[in-house]
Amino acid sequence: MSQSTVSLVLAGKSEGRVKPETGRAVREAARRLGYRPNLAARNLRLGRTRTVLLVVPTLASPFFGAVYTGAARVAGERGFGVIVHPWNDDAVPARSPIDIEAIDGVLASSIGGGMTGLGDLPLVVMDNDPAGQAPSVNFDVAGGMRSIMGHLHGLGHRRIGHLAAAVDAWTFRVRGEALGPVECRATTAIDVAAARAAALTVLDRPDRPSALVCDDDLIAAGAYKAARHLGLDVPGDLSVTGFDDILVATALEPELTTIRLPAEELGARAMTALLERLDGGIPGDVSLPGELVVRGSTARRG
Amino acid sequence: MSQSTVSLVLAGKSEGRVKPETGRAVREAARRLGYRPNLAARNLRLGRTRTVLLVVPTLASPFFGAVYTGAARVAGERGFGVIVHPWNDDAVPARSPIDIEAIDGVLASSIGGGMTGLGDLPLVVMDNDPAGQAPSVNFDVAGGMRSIMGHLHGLGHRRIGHLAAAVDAWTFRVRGEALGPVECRATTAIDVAAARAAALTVLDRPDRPSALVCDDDLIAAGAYKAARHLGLDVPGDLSVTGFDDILVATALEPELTTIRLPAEELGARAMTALLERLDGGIPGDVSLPGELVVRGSTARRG
DNA sequence: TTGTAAGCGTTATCAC
DNA sequence: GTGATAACGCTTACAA
Repeated sequence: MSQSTVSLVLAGKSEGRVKPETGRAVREAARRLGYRPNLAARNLRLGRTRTVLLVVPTLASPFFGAVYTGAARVAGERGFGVIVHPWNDDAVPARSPIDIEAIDGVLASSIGGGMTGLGDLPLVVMDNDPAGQAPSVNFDVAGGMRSIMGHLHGLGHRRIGHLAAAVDAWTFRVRGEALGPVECRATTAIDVAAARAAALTVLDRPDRPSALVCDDDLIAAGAYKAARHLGLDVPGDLSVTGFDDILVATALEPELTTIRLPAEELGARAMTALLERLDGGIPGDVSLPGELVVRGSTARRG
Repeated sequence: MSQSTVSLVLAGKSEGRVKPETGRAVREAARRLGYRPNLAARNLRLGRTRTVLLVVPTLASPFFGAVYTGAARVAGERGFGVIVHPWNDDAVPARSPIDIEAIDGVLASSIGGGMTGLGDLPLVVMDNDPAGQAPSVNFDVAGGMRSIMGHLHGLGHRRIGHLAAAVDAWTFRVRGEALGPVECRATTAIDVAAARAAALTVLDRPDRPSALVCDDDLIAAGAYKAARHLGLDVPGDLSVTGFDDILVATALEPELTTIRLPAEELGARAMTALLERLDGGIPGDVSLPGELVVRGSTARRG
């Protein structure tokens, strides 16, 4: 029995070309011998790897775990694998052996600048500027911010402060722009301690805002701390909102009013788009709405 | 000019075998043409991939991001790459094309049972039962728990409750055992809402404990909520401790007394051990101490 | 010091 | 319906 026959059978292309009985024999033997095709050889021959690279800014946020889950699910259904590559935006990553040629396409999430050094592989970006050259799958970040503003206005808030993330990425630029002009604004790293300090500069004065819009749930956690430090009750004296609805949103007390972003669906839709590209299609841009989740951190202006 | 000459030069094995001048020419040409060796072909020929698989239970916890960082750093220094594979312990993962044969070794973190289906690749386990057959790199979880108990005893606490994680993994079994007999105990998923419910069963009675030891920081967050619900002040009426020192520990109010586990070092040491194994060595087991971080959630019994 | 050739395991082509 | 053969790009032993 020759290699080609085996290859045909195991690739499921034996339809009408190999006697059913032979096919069965092959499969039986393969099972018995524990045969598994050699990936390196297959990749060498085909020039494709059925593997996609998922580039994320960090693995330190559970958010990207969800993005991965969605992407991996869709990829798995189509027989593709996903490998994750955290891209420390300052330091270009240590080049890994799973390198450019071992990859069929790239999914990049919330990656601001460069993205250089990846050649010109098929690329789909997530949570990124849709004006770029690559197809994009985005959250409707601006819509989310408008929901928050609508919610706060409905509660009677007029003096609104903004705690902006000091991160140079599309998603945060849009958050600031969608908010429009605000009473006061401070910028902070996405980090509880830094956010607390930034919040103090905004809150520790007589004309303090009655509501604080934060670019991220973690920043909101810092805002809580500043408020407590100043003896301000949330939401009695100060309403606070977050963005993302990550884990910490429900760990806080009171629980945080925020925008839930469907991270898993983001990954899934982006992978769908990338696979369409790999099939020669031209995927359209996608925008996924976020959902305002009202919890205990916002209340009518006191 | 022949392939072999090029191969020799680019592999850095040209020492005394290729004229320096030829070597220079090769490198120059490679640079100019943007030549990059084909990984699939190299792997096929060599039968090795210089790639290690990092298996983690989930990417939804930032803890494993840190483990990855440490592992990737050490691997990078030795020219190895790391690919991350989240292993949803119930559902065996969708098999990825980067499969067993495309991997030189496996690093498994906090993986309880099975670990089947990975063949008999060189394996090092992290945060796992050291009595297994594979070399292990662990936290001194028992020591950490004893630190917590010592701390609480020193504060005068005698009635101590335990909120245990309902996860079948070595690390959690050890936490329970190291604690010894306690006043009362409840079991919960690692999840704020579930932990809150579990904490209520322990706290909502006259003989409630004066301190609550939680298997995880997230569980502690749930305990906070239960305490607030019952009108108990933390730490005035109830001391609470966590374990891990993940992000949420400092987002809470008051900040959480917990055990800081050096996750990044865990990854680094485990990768070091695995590479030693790949070199034919026999790495010894490692145990990394955790550090008691006293914050505002524990106080002298009131 | 350089070139030649074999072979890694797979898939595609084409002859039988 | 099946089998022989070439080719993918690389490394390495050996010949020149």
